[in-house]
Amino acid sequence: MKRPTLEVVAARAGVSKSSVSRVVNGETTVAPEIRDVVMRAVRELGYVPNAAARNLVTRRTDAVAVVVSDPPKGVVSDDPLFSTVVRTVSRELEAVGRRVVLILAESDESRARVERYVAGGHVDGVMLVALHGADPLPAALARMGLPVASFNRTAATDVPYVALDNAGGAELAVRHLLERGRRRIATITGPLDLYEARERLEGYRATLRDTGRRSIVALGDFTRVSGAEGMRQLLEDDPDVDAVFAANDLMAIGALRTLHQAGRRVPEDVAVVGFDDIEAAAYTTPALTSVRSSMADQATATVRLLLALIEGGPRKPVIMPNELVVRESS
Amino acid sequence: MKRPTLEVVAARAGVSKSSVSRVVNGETTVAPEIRDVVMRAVRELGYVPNAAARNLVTRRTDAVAVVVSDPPKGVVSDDPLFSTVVRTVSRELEAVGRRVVLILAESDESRARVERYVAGGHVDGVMLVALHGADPLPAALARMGLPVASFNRTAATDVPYVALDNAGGAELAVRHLLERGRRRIATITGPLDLYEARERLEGYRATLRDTGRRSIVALGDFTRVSGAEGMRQLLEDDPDVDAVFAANDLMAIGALRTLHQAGRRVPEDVAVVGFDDIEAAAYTTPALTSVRSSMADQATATVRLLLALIEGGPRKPVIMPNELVVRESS
DNA sequence: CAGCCGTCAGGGAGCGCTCCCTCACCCTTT
DNA sequence: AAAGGGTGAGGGAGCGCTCCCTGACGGCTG
Repeated sequence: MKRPTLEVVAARAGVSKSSVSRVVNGETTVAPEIRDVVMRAVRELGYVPNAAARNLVTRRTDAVAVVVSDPPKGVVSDDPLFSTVVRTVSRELEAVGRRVVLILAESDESRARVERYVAGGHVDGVMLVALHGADPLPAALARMGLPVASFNRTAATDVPYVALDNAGGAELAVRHLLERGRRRIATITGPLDLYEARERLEGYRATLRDTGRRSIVALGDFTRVSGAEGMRQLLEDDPDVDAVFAANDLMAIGALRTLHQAGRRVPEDVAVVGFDDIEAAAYTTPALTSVRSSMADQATATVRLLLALIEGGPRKPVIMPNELVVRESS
Repeated sequence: MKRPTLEVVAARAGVSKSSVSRVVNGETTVAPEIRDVVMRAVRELGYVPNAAARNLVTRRTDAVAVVVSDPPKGVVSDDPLFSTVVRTVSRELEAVGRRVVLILAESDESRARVERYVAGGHVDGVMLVALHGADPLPAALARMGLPVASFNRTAATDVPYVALDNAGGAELAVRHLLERGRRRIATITGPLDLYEARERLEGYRATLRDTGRRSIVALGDFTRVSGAEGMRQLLEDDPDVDAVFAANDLMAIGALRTLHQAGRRVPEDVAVVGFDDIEAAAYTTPALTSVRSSMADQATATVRLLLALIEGGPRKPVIMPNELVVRESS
């Protein structure tokens, strides 16, 4: 299965390697008749340029690494975020003719591998999805001098990122619940080593504080299970709770389940609002009110940011707006 | 940010390029003292071999393409399958030191690109996830002479694949419902251009036929919406239906929602069994009984198959067993 | 002690491509 | 008509690496 080379194509077309190269790369300074004869030869031989040889000299790969840094049972790995982000990113990069090298960095060992890989010149840039604040990878990659864009805010302040207006979203949710006449509004938080989780909690707290109400907080970790557990605890701590703002939809779904089991009606007894507006939110019973953050838009924005960086654009963060999608649960 | 080359390392270590190459590639025919001095130089300079140059001469890339072929709103793109497969595959390949190039082939145009890409020698093999029977990609890739393994059975009979025992799984589900004393057992099918869907339907039919019962069939397409719709139709066609076997969990979830809205109790009035045992199955109300097919295991098996093919192994299919996970819905 | 063989370091060709440079040719301009 | 300029093709170096081949050296054998 020997593939033809530039040289073979050149010989067949009766022109020089240079000319074939020019045609293949779409340069305009080629006479039409040469173009045609080369194109014919290319087609006849089924010529496809060798990627390695090309990379070697041009120093660009047209590939981008998408690094998802997360422990095996972590937050990112959960379906909605992972697949939405990966799919959106892939689509977006495909559209500009770039390839996606997907790397799941689940251990320190694989994180080290990522660094080696990136250093090996396999990719033109890195898109990072590393939600944990303590993750050392963002800083490490930033040091390598290759363009890096993060899907979210990280501890490495020199890595350009895209971020949601988390506090704003939480405020949206809480104000909505207040307007619905709720008095005892609780929250189930995400893991507090994540900016997202902290900011959402802060938005919740600030909004309640502004209206002279007190916070009722249960700690979760963005998983369904922790949402169910958090709700159980809230009901125990404060049986009169009449609304819950869950810091993500997965936890809201867990909370719905607990409420159902506890015999509380939603939204009559307890209103529930989630965050993220994942697809499943529309299919719960009752359908879930949620802060729409559009991870897809955020992912798209991150890709655009990365592409801009690769082209030498400015290293500045992007903040995404969000809105409330009101459904049956509130 | 100029990275050091072999030559620089050699100069620093005071040895030849060949020796450095030998050390870097872990060959054993190197004197320990040379090994040490080279290693030191490598470390001091932060040397990482240039991938392109290496590929160019060795003709291997240590990368594998994972091609997910599916229309934008298709079945595969749905969360559970997509993320489970992608994540499992990535983990498995990472473990053997290979990279994943993820390609979503959502249009004919991008399918053509996949072929060019693969022909360009970017990867050592291709793992294919192309559920649609009519998909031309499997056959096209098979023709290229590169190792290809498919996550599922395809129309291209010369592509080695991994498959579930779909008919067996359906039989498991139906027999379970019969044992529970159900008399009018309906099914909601997947899109019938998929082997999976056809085989599950056939298993359902055969089992009912064997026990002298008749089939009650609604057509679905593996989406939640179609499950809800299919259930609606079944209730209309045959109000006495007392059990439903949905050909996947997503549709079962849709069916649960319809049943809830129609005021039927699950499982008292209507028992529901799904297929796939996705994570969400445990979180529905009531929790869903499902045929556990372990997409993760199937994905792992496919990777193993592909790796074996790359090493020159035999091109034969692998069939996975499955089991029934009984929960509250039946 | 001479000759042989095995071991291991170094030299260098060449993988397929791009891109700089040279040069041929033709069209203008004076 | 000669010189100048512009256009576009061809030649060839070199990207960083691997791997074949050569040759030096030391240890054996006869």
